[in-house]
Amino acid sequence: MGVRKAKAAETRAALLEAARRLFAERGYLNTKITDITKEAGRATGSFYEHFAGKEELLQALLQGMEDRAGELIDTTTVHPREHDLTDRAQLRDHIKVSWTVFREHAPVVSALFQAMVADEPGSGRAWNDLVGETDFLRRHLEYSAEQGRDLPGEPELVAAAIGAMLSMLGYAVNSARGRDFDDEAVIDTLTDLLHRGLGPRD
Amino acid sequence: MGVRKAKAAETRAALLEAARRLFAERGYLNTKITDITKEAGRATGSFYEHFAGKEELLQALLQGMEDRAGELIDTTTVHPREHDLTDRAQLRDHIKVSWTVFREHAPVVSALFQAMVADEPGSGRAWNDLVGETDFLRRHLEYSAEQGRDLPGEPELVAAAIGAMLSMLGYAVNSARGRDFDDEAVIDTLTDLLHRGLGPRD
DNA sequence: GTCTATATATTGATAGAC
DNA sequence: GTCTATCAATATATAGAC
Repeated sequence: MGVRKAKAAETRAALLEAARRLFAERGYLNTKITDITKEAGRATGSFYEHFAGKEELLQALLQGMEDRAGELIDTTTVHPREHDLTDRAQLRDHIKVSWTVFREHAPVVSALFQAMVADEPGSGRAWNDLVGETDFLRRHLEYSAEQGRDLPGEPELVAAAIGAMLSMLGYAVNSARGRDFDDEAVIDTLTDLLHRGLGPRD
Repeated sequence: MGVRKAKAAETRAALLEAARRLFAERGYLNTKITDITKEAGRATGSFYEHFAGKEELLQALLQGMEDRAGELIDTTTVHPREHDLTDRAQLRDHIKVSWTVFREHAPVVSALFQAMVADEPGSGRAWNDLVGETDFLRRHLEYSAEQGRDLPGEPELVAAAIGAMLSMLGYAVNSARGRDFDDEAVIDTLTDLLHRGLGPRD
């Protein structure tokens, strides 16, 4: 890689890092492009040499997050559908992974959440995103149903409900500064709440 | 009431109604004050004779909704805490009320949701709002705990988790136009999911 | 109280020199 | 590629006539 390309990569990285900081501080929606360039110590015009807009930068941040998350959030690749979410240990693993991603990548996840909600309600983005993010849960639940488990409802709806709980609660908890949460306790609570809910009826 | 005051009330009502329509169509965040006045057939300047800003208008819409909801969402008044949410019928009643409010007052509820998320994450508004809206659930859960029920976790956290599921799923479902949901089926699914979750361990 | 007209402030985005 | 300078488009809010 030449010197010029290295410098360009440096600027790009500086913009990404500055954006991440600002998203955490004042949120995605309240962060302006000029704020990002100022925070990164670059000129306004330089921004557009790397990103078409704020949305594209967010996608780049997401990409970087997924790269690092690696094996953790394996939702799209070869994640086997033969997981039984009515099994407490397997359910807890899934919740722990989701919760950990929320907590360790709070700036990016929160920004995605804000971007999703900011869209016009009529666009259906909220529902589509929710269904998309919980697709792997749905497949697990369908597998469980095939194994004879009695689920509380349609797999897609149940998966969306679980995803809604996790994402909204994660966003709220990430926003609650000054208050410290015991992550393991939260994971246990959510696991218990959902495990029994997914289990057999009385 | 004099003629002048009547005309003023008429303008105020027109602004509120126009805002509700636009919030439903393009969302709270994407609706500008000039959009509202144009939709209401009034001049821009008239807006500020009735509301200090968009946020205040939203609060007025919320007030009107609470007035009409009347006995339904009785969270602040004399709602008795002696409800046992581990009882399926009582749990279902609560979920049904929440869900019905979401569906019947979608423009206002969705707008509140957007306003909450749009705030700076560091403000803690998301967590505070969630805790505030689920305060009555928390009190019910504390009552159930006193009755010897074994809850999956701290009442405040469990209540927040339930509220998160309901509000996020409600927002997503309201955004999913073109897809029709069977509200009773959704209520049943959520009831089952949470009822068993709140019940005794295996 | 409502209107028209406008001031003020932001923001996204681009042009052109270096 | 990065910078400075600036345009164009909004959006909030106010002033003053009616």
